[in-house]
Amino acid sequence: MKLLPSGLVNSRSRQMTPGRRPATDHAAIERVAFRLFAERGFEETTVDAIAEAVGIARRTLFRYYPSKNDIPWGQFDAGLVHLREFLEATPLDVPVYQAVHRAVLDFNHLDEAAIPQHRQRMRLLLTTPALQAHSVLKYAAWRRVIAEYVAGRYGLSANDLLPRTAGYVSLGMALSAYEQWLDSEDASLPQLLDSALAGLRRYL
Amino acid sequence: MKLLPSGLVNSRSRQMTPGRRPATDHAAIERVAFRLFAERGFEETTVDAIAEAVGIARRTLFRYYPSKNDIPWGQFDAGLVHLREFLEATPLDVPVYQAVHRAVLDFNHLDEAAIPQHRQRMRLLLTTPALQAHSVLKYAAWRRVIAEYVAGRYGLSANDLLPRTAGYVSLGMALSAYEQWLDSEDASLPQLLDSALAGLRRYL
DNA sequence: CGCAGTTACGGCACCAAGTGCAACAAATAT
DNA sequence: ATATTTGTTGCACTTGGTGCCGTAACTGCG
Repeated sequence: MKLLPSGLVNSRSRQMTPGRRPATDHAAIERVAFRLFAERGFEETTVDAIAEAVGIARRTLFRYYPSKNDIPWGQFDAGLVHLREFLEATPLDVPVYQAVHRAVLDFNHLDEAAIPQHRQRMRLLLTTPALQAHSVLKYAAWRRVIAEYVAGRYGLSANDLLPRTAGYVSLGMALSAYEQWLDSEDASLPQLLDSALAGLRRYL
Repeated sequence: MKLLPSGLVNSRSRQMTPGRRPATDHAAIERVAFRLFAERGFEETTVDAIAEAVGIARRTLFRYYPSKNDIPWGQFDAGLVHLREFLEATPLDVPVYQAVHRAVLDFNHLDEAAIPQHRQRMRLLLTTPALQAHSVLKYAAWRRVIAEYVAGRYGLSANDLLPRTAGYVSLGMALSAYEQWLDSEDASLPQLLDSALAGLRRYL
């Protein structure tokens, strides 16, 4: 069962690079994997099944993704670069916590069309125990970006207490907003992020 | 966290209970496991090695702990019961965020003598990737206790945005305080927890 | 004492994730 | 053609974890 939807993966269009062409790409693997996860669930889908459905060897799949848990995360790591850039482009007269909040909003901005798929991905990530566990390692890098920005604004080290706390707290607000977003259809993600921040400021 | 309760594990003292005596107990396993973790590191210590050192079968070890990752967590789950009780015993005229803060302080209170061992345990938990990942699942229950209390005080559901956020934020403050505590010898945990809260209030 | 009932141990087979290695396939460059 | 480069694949092996079932050890009773 071979699904090779991506049109030019194996195209013979001129390539200056020598060596064998890749047999697939991350996008194709993700598509197939998400279909299987939706059908049978994450834990019930073995790596062998994914590899077979993609049409590559199991060993090859582990070249594209370091672990099964990494498959659903997509372009998360690439988004961190953007997050950092956004923060650094923020004017210095914006209060630190607001600068961070705006960056979080930007990081989680979605085009209308992308919402259903993002919902599916986030539902998978936030409700599958193995993926929840794996998320810590992903989020650590995210928190680090926040901590470094806060540290820079206050002239501190990213390892100091306040920057670290800011990283954790920003992440906490984002995650509780996401949980809420998955629970109820009606609210929008930006609204929920705003509410989380406003609620927290009142709470403290 | 009690580390040496046994001594009469296999004692012939009168037992009303029928059936074979357990061959060991959690405390003994923990002692051996921590020794091996300290010697070789967590990932490098196989379950077989732990079982052999304890003197039980691998299969038996998995009866005492559902996974290798659960071994270093000790009495964490039992502590949650106490956390809940502490919160419920807090007078209602204490502001919610302060009530939570006091409970967090209490939860992390340590006797002077227990500090070095707790440090070792926390260092293991917070610096080993596999254990960091596993921690999410443990912390979810902790956050839930906080969220339920906050929800109760505000007449909300524990699934509402503010209680969830409070759970995440409390956890975040505790974790950044712990990271700081492990980094620097001089500060005390309660001081760091206070500083985290004070810093956050100024930040927001 | 012998036997039933109960509780825990332990061996075995098996599954899934992940890794190291070496052979092999496909592409380009000379 | 052939060397070089890059990617794929099969295989053996390690580790954590589970289901099943027989056996060991203990209590209580006739």
